[in-house]
Amino acid sequence: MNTLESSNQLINHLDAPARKLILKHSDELLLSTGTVLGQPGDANEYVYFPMNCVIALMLQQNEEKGMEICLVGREGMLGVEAILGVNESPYLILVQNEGSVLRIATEQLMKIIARHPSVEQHLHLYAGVLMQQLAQSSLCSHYHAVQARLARLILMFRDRLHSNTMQLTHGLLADMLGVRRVGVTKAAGALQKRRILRYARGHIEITNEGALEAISCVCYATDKATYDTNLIE
Amino acid sequence: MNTLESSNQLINHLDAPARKLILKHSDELLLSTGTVLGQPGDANEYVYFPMNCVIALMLQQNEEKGMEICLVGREGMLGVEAILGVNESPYLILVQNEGSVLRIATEQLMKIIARHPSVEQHLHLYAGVLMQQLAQSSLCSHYHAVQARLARLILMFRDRLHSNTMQLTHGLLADMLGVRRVGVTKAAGALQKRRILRYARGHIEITNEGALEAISCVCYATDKATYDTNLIE
DNA sequence: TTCGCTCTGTTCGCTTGCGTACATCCAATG
DNA sequence: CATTGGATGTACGCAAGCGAACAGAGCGAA
Repeated sequence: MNTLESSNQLINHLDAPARKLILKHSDELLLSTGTVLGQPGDANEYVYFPMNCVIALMLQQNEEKGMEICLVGREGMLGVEAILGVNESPYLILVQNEGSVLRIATEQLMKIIARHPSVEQHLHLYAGVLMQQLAQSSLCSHYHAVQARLARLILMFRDRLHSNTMQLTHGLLADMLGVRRVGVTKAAGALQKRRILRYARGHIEITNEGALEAISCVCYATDKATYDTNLIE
Repeated sequence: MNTLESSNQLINHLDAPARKLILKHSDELLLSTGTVLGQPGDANEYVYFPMNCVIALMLQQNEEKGMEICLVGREGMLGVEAILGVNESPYLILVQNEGSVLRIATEQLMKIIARHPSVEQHLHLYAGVLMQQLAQSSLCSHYHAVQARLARLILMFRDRLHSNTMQLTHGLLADMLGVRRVGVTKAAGALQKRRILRYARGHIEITNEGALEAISCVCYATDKATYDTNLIE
């Protein structure tokens, strides 16, 4: 990897001096699936920019009730609230797919932000986008059926991994959607019967992307549009 | 009203020079119930600081499916995304309870933010708090029963109005919760039977606050704690 | 006073998802 | 090769909320 480049879209979008500065002050870490990057109440000491891994922010009400609030990959960052000045976050931060991240101390990033308005602007814009996506998720989890939400979630993984295959069990997907494992098995089974997915023992392959997008709820397209409109020029 | 004071908590928290500046550049508007302050796609031209009115951000998927995403009163502001640089918002912005707001041009507020780090810090912190509350709402609308969510919503109105009585019909509450009017009637009826509420034709009175808080979902307390921890010293 | 509109109460069958339990099947490990 | 643990398939009754429809009740306007 060239030190002036990164596989993270947010960082790549910055001008060269700023990007260089961030890379200089950050470490590259390899995270394996299942790693707990943070727990409710942990201080927001670091900010992470995923490169090729996928990280889920899980909000738990108790042992039984919990759900994925935000799925972060190369398109985003982890620690938005930190750069807005919030010290602690309520999330269980789970690495759902192994890969590397750039880690930078929040304090350090704040200094860079203070000196580089372009960095500040872009990251704040990302925060704004995230807020709209959170709002959309609220509506989604309330109204949309498991199958549509499952389709959306799988597509989100695809986008973040740039791959039509992924390692995810029904159980994990159920945890993220906040539904029973059985519910995912049923929905996924229906999709497999229609040859839209193929899966076995934790390995999932999308075999018909178009159909999967058609089945996913609007929220998938809405989120994408929100991101693209604001963050891609 | 003293020109150096405001009934809005965010503004009141600022240091005197900053507060004075904001008040100088803002207009006070009286908004009546039912006013549409903005629609999906509208430019974020102004930022509003409610003083004694309550404003709901509604996200609509279509004519039938929609819900309240955020309820704003004297404790907050309307236009957080704007100060993060987002130009448009997807919300239908509805005045749910008449009262006055301070309105300031986004551009003007941005200038003040640029010159007053304390303002920037406080408003960004509010943005961070809002993100956590949005996450909580996502979990809430997915898991919690109508009655608990109704209790929470009524308590949120109480807090923003500083009053145990309010003007709200079952239909309006249903729209905000994203459920049928009948669902609200049932839940509210049960609460009235237990002498926790009293209501008639759009007028609601809380007659047992403690019980109402006990019935409301955790999200009410969680949101409050998030706000207080971050924004009250 | 009467009409009309809004607000509230109640009912119907229906669908989705829940909680639980158990059966099967595959892969890794010894 | 046999065992074991994780992943998936299927079934059951149950509860919450849905969509639709209609009835009564109160308030304001004519």
